[in-house]
Order: sequence, then C-alpha cells, then structure tokens
Amino acid sequence: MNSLLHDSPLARDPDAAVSVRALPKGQQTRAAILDAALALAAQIGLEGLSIGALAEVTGMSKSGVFAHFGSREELQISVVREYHVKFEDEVFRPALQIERGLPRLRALFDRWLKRVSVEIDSGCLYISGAVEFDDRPGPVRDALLTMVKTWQAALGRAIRASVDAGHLHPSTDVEQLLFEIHGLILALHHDARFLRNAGAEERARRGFQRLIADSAADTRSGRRIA
Amino acid sequence: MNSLLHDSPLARDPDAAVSVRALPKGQQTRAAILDAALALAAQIGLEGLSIGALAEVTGMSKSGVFAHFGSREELQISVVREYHVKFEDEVFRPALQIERGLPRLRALFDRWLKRVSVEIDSGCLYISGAVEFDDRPGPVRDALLTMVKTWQAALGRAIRASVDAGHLHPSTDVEQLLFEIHGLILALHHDARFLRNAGAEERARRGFQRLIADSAADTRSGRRIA
DNA sequence: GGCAAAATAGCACGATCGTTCGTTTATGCG
DNA sequence: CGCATAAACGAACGATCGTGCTATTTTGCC
Repeated sequence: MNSLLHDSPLARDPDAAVSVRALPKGQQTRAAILDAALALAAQIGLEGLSIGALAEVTGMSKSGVFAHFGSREELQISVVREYHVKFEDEVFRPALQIERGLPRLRALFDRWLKRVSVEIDSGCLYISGAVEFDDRPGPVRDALLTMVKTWQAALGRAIRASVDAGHLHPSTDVEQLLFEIHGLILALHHDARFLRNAGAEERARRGFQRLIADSAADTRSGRRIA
Repeated sequence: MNSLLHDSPLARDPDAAVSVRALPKGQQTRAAILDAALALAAQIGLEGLSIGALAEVTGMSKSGVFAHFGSREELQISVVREYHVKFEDEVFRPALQIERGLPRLRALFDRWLKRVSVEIDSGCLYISGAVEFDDRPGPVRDALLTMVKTWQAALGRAIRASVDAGHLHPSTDVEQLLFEIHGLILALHHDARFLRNAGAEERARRGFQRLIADSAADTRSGRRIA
C-alpha cells in the first residue's frame, strides 16, 4: 500500500512525508538531508558540517547519509547549490514582480536584509562561506564564488536598470554603489548576529536610504565627488 | 653557554631566536607558538586551529604545545588576545600620533583598511571570528566580543572627537556613521579576499570619502535626511 | 658543576572524522 | 505476487582530534 506515512526514518518529520510523493524515495530523503544540512551549515558553517552529525539529526546511519553524496565535499557543494535556489526563490524571484528600476532595487535589498538578519535559522551562507573559503581553494570555493557572483551580477543589473529608468543619476558608479550596498548588508550581518545589536536592521535601512538619496536623479547641486 | 642560536626546535625560525633574550625560555616558545597560531588562524580560522598542526609547524611535540595553554579553548583565547595587542600596535596606537579629529579618524580607517586587505598573511581575525562564533556561545566568543567592542568604542570616540573638533556636522549620528564605515571594511574584506577584486581598496576609500563628505561640517544645504 | 624546577617529549586513551564494504531491507514495476 | 533494483544499515578502517600521564631533557640559579 502506498501509505503516505511510511516508516522511513525521515517520517519523523511529518511535513516531509506529506509532500506530494512525486519524487522517488531516494530523492525525497536526499532533499530532507539537504534541508537538515542547510540548517546545520547556517549554525556551524560549511566546514563544520559533519556526516555523523547529519546522520544523527536525520535519524539515519552515517553510511546512509554518505551514500547520497559520495563525499563530504560533494555534500558541501550540494548545500551551496541548495542555498542558492532557496535564495533565488525567496529573495530574487519575488522582487521580479516589482516594478523595474528603483522599486525593484528596494525590494531586492529589503528581502536580502530580511534573509540576513531576521529569519529564525538565518545566517547567510554566502557571507559565512565567503569568510570560510577565502583562503581555501577547491570545488566548494568555486561553487560559492559562482553563486555569489551571480547574485552580485543580478544586483548590478537592478542598479543599472534604476539608472536607465531615470531613478538614479546617470553619473552613478554602479560597481561602487553595489560595493557600498553590500557593505551595509555585511555590517548588518555582523551587528545583528555577532554583536546582537537590535538596531542594526534600521541602520542598514538608513544607510540604503542615504545611498539612494546621494545617487538620486533629482540631485540639486554638484555635490558629487569628482 | 648562553648561545643565541641554541638548538631548540624553534631555532628553525632565526628571527625568533635573535630576539633579545629577555624572556625565560617558556614565554619565548609560547610567543613563537602564538605567532604560528596567528598565521594559521588567519588562514583556516579560529575553529580550524589544531594543536597537531601547530606542533608540526613549530617542530614541537603535540604535548609540548599543549602544555603552554592547557586546553584548545585557552589557546584560541590566547590567539584572540594576541591579535588584539597586534591590532592595537599596528592600527590603533600609531593613529594616536595624528592630530585629533578627522585626521585621526582618517588615519584609523587607513590603517584598518591596510590590515584587512593588503598585508601578506592578512585576514582580519575580528571579521572571520565574528562569523565563526556568531552562533557559538562560550569563552572564545566572549573574548572576541570584548575585543571587537573595544575597537568599535575607540572608533566611535574618534568619530565623536571629529564632531567636537568641528570637522563633522554636529547632527552627525555617530553610531550610524560607525556602522557604515564598518560596512565598508567588511565589503573590502569580502571583495579583496574572497572575490579577489583588485579595485576593492579604492572602493572602500571612496565610500569613506563620501561618508565624510556627507557628514562634513560645511554642508551647504539641508540635504540631511530627517 | 650540581640540582631543583621548568620545559618538552613520548605514548596511549577515547572520540570523532570521512570513507569502504558486505549485508539487509525497502521500493516499485511487470 | 515476485523479483530486480535501489536505499539504508552496521561494522570496521585509518587518520586526526584534544587530552591525560610519565619520562626525559633543558634551563637557570647556587
């Protein structure tokens, strides 16, 4: 019988078992493992991910977990990829619904900000991964690098679109603005997660406001720095 | 005989042996171990620090290294403290020679920037540590937190002094400015070390320029955001 | 030079790591 | 239902981890 609540170890998470059973069993558990891995990596980092801990959390055997990925490195890469699609789903794609130009840029920043600071099991893998792997060459770093660059490129396009739409001044230095916006997010991540400063989110918003105001198309005087 | 080039395993690093022999042997090797630990931690992070690797690098036995600290955790804390005094020596203290107010703030930022991006075995322990320990309570996190807060407090004082000296506008939000300056350094760290973007240093400088210009005392109009 | 004390080495421990392999169980199609 | 296949398990491996212990060596003062 095709019971939805079969006695797989993963049935401990009812939500996972309820999912519409379109996938074969293997992919299904793989997805559940990845889910747990994402949460675990957000806490202790990609390098802290251990197959043993993952097995314990999912209620499986170490070799059972291992078999789905073939190596720890492949697991890490899978986690990075999984985070990327989640990031696209929750940050990038919804903002595409918003009007092109500055409004969309605002939406992107807003969702990004929320992702970094507010969510329960937050901690941005792009940020922690960048710090962990800035001196560790290899496939994991490469994967991470690809995803981060993809995201930054998307942000860059949103800024440029704001310029083209006339929302930002034509002389806007896109890369520079991207750099500074990124800095605000990083500072938010630092202050919210490490220092546990409550006001960090508001500070990031204010910084963004000022950045936009400085680059606004209706700038009155030649205040722009040569 | 009191030879300067004795046959301690640490004599492999000639510079260490040359040091003026004021310290007893114990402290001397301890310092050498810490030196190696700092370099190692800058590469693979505080959590990646292992006594075994440290023993290999210094040419000592594991237990020999271990005896100097009593526990891995104590080693990590010692590394944090050591980094702190180095940071004070190379970033904070020299800037005190510079004229109070904006010039000193500039000097602080400048030296900070250099520390984060340029130096050979760089990688700021404050930054990587913050990411590693934002979800790991314990003495190491506490030590890190103390040092970072100390440094931020010093920066905050420098900003306030710039306001008091009339170099920045009286309405300057000190905490906000501190937040955004910190963001620039974090973005620099990210872009220089992870993305390996050459232009990052210049971007950070430009961001700082703009921040200062926006808060400058001779602001002409009521451009300030309510 | 001798001698107490400090510093370092050597060895072993339990734990955990990633990984391999052979076996057992579950799945899903005919 | 039966059966080939996929999935998960269990046990073991070599390595490395932090940490005790006891020797041995080195240091620094008399």
